[in-house]
Amino acid sequence: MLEDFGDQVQQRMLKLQRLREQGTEPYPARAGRSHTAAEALAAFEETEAAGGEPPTVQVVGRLRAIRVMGKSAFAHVEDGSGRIQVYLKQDVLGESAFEIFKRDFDLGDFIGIEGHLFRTRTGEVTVYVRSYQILAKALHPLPEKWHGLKDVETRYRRRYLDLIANEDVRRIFITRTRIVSAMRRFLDEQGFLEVETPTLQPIYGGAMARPFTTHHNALDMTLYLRISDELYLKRLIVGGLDKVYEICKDFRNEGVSTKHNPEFTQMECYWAYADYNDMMWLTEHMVAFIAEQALGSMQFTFQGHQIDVTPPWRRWSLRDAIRELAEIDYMDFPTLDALWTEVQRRGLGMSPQPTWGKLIDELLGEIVEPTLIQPTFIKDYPIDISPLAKALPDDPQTVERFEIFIGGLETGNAYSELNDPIGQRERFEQQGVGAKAGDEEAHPMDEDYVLALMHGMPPTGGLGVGVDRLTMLLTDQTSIREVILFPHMRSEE
RNA sequence: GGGCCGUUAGCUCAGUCGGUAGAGCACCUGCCUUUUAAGCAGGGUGUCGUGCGUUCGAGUCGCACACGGCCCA
Repeated sequence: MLEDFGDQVQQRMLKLQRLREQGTEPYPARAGRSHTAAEALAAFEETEAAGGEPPTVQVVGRLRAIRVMGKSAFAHVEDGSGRIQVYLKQDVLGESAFEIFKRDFDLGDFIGIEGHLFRTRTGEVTVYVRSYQILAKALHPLPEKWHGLKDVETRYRRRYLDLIANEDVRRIFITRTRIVSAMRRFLDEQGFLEVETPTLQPIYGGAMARPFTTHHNALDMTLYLRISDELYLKRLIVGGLDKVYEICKDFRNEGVSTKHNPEFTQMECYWAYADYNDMMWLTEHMVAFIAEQALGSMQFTFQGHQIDVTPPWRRWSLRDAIRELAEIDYMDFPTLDALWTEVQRRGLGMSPQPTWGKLIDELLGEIVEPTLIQPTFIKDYPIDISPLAKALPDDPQTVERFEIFIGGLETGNAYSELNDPIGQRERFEQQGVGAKAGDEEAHPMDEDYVLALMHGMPPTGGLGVGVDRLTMLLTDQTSIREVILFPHMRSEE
C-alpha cells in the first residue's frame, strides 16, 4: 500500500529505515523547547540591544527550507509562532551527525535543535546548532514552496496542507476564532448565559428548512438534527433564565453553494423583557465590538466596498424597501395570486413561490438584498414566513422581525418572540396548511413547545447570527467554504 | 437540476494538426563550511480523473460517468 505513493515516499521510507537502523527513534514521545521561534528572535534582539551574551535556545518545528553547502547547511524551522533560520556545521556537529542530517532529513520533517543565537553575514538571526534531534519524520512531501497549493479541491479535502502552504488561509481561520471568542465575550459581558441544547431533536423547528433525519436504535425513534435551537432556548426563557445564548452547529438538508454548507454555525440569543428594537441595538453593538476585536477596526473592505459597522445602523421597513426598489407596494396585492400577477406584469423575473410571504421574501432576496452594502436592518415581515414572531400591535399581517444585511449578504435574523400559546398553536396549524400544499419548508407543529408557552413566557427578543457569514464579511471571502475548515465535499470514490 | 470551465509528475503548470510525455520547484547522484527562490554538473521518477468508442495510432476527437470551480435555478 505504501508502494502506491510513488518515488518520493519510497525515498523517505528508506531514510526512516536508516534512522531506525542507527538507533534513532524517528517519532520520539517528547521534545525539549526553551523558546518558540518568535521568542528566540525577540530574545536575541533584546540581549543584542543590551550588549549581552547571545542566548542559547532550544527550538522545535517543521523544516520548511534546507540549503546544504557541502560541510555546512542552513535551514528554516517553522513553528506556530513563525520561522527561524538554523545553521549546521560539520565541525560543530561531527561528521556522522552532519551526514545524517544531510542524508536523512527532508523538507517537512519536525526537528528540535539547540544552540546559541547569532547574526549571519546577511543579518538574519540564526541558531548556531550544537545538537539536533528528529521529532517526527514526514513520509509525504509538502506542496511546493513558491506556488504553494492552489488546487481548490485539495485545499478543502486536505486542509492541513492548505494551512501549511497558504499564510492567508491560516489568517482567515485565526480571525474566525477571534470572531467567535469576541462574540462570546460580548454576550457574557452583557449578562447572557451560555447554554447547551439538544442537537438530536424529536421535532425540528425554529426555522423554515428541511432537516436531516436519523434514527435512535435503542429507543427505536426518529430524530432530527437541529435546524435551529430556537425553541429550546425559549423554553429556557420560560424557565426563568432571562438572557441565554448558544453558539452551535445547525444542519439543513439543502443544496450546497458558495453561501450554504449543510452544517453551519449559528449564534442564537434570547433576551427576556426585550423586543426587536432592543435586539437591533444588541446586534449593531455586538458586530461593532467583534469587528473591533477581530480586525482592530469597525471599518473593513468587503469585495471592494468600504463597510462601516459603527452603530447605529440603518433601519428600513421591508415594505418601504420593496416599494422603493421594486416599485410595488405589496400591501396593495394582499394575495399570492394578485402579487404574482403584478410581479409578472412588471417583468421582474421572479420564480413562483408557494405563499404570498415567500414571494415577498423572493423580492427581498433578488431586488433589495444585493443593494444592502452598508449594515442595514430590514424590518417588519409578512406573518406567513415568520410563524414564531409577534405581530405588530396595529397590523396583524406583519410581524416585529428584522434581518441583518451587510455587504449584500443576509447575516442574521431576529424578532419579538411570539409568546401567546394559543396564537402560536394557530400559527403552527397555518404552517400545516402550507405543508399539505407542498411547502417542504413549512414549520411543523410542536405541542410540547406550545405547552411551555402555556406556562407563560415573558415578552422576549430573539436573535440569530450566522457565524460563517459574519466571518466571510470580516475576512473578505465570497465562498462559505473558505471560512469552514472542512467544508462538505462529495465522496472521492 | 441546467450551462460553462477544469482534472497531465509530490506541487505549480505547458503539451501545436491525432504520431513514442514536457518545464520549474521537489526528488535522486556528485561538488560546495555565512546561505536564504543558495549555486554548479548529471538523472524524468507519470494509471495524462474513470470507462467505452472512433482511428493503423488518442493526453489530444466523440459519448457516458466521477470529482471540483464559477454562473443560473
